[in-house]
Amino acid sequence: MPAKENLRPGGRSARVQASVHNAVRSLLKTMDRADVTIPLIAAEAGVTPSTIYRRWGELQELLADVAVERLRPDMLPIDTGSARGDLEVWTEQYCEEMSSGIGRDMMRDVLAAQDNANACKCDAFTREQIALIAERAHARGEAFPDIDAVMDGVVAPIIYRILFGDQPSIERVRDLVTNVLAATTIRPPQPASALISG
Amino acid sequence: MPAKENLRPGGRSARVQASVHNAVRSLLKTMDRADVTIPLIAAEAGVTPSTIYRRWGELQELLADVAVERLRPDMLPIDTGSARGDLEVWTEQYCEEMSSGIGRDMMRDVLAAQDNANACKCDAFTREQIALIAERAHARGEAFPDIDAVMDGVVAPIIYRILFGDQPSIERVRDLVTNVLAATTIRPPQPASALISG
DNA sequence: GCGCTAAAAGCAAATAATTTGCGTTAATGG
DNA sequence: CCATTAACGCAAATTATTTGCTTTTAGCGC
Repeated sequence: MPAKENLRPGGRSARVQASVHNAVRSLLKTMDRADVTIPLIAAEAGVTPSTIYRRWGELQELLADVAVERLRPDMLPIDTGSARGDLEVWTEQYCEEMSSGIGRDMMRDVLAAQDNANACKCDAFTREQIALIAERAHARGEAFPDIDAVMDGVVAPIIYRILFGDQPSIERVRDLVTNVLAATTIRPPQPASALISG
Repeated sequence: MPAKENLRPGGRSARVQASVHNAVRSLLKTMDRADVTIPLIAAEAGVTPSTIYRRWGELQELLADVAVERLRPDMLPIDTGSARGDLEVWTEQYCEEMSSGIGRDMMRDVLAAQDNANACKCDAFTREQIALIAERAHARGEAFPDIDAVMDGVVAPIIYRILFGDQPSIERVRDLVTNVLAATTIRPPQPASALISG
């Protein structure tokens, strides 16, 4: 039961949540996550441990809660002037963030929690970003694949590799983008050679 | 430190490991995983808790250890007579297993552990199965995609959806197979034996 | 086989984390 | 402003984890 956003979000309750979240972020900066305990977080946050236990249940739910906030995109995808450029730049940045130590840890925290609501949120964040790129592409009159096609063709392979093996190379990431754009049904005003290469 | 396959695999040590693994499997059958604790497992296995603590460190490593064994494929992919049939049948079965409650839990256990060696093993298992299908296809003179193409085009999207959202529909899974086969060019055989050890 | 060495297990005491009952504070709604 | 009750704090009880030391036994050279 991640007591996130229902039931009494006012004053004190919100302050406690913010304080606990800050304590977690602060502790994760200076120490190994294996050494972070609920009593420690409670002391850092200035609350009693039982508050955390009752509200989050276990450490993993709290970590997942904090991680999902950090995974929320804080900026719009960069506008490079073309759909291909937008998607390439966004994808490379996404891959870098997710495959970094911090990104990996946060993903692990989100997936390790009992409750998969946080994982769904992460998926929604990613889809939103891609939808923005798609909207811009359409506004320019460019073709752009379905969001699902991008999720399956670009995001899923990247995440799979990060979780189950090693970080994908930048070349591999570019290939994924190239392939998903090449499979787009409506032909964009781009040279055909750019779509087939790779 | 998952003390799996090094250092003194003989008699008693092996017996203890087997006993503990059995205890975990047995307990997971009858109770919620949130209620499974190390002292409980120790009692069921007839060992002292400190043995488990020293050997696996924490519950998650032990659960990951057990889960990866259960995720090891126990049969060859079904031979349907064609590459498409083989891949379709295998994929549907894989998707069903992984998206079941048990499959999800095991995947979560594997990914939640500090040590990602178990996750790599799961990846290797999957690649091995696909390599077998590929070998058969080539023996028949059929074209078959790269293992990596199948991982990116079929396995990754399925796993991503299971982890971050909902179970993919059977139609979606068939589409993934169709698309990866449509992109296939003829290529040399890839021996499965070269891809995995243990 | 026989003993030597050290890794792994057992035991129990010490420490730390988690749960729980109950009183107190303060957010929400009328 | 008052009533209601969710959420918090506190402390005692329970349970899990760590740790020092002893015992067992696998692995190995003879």
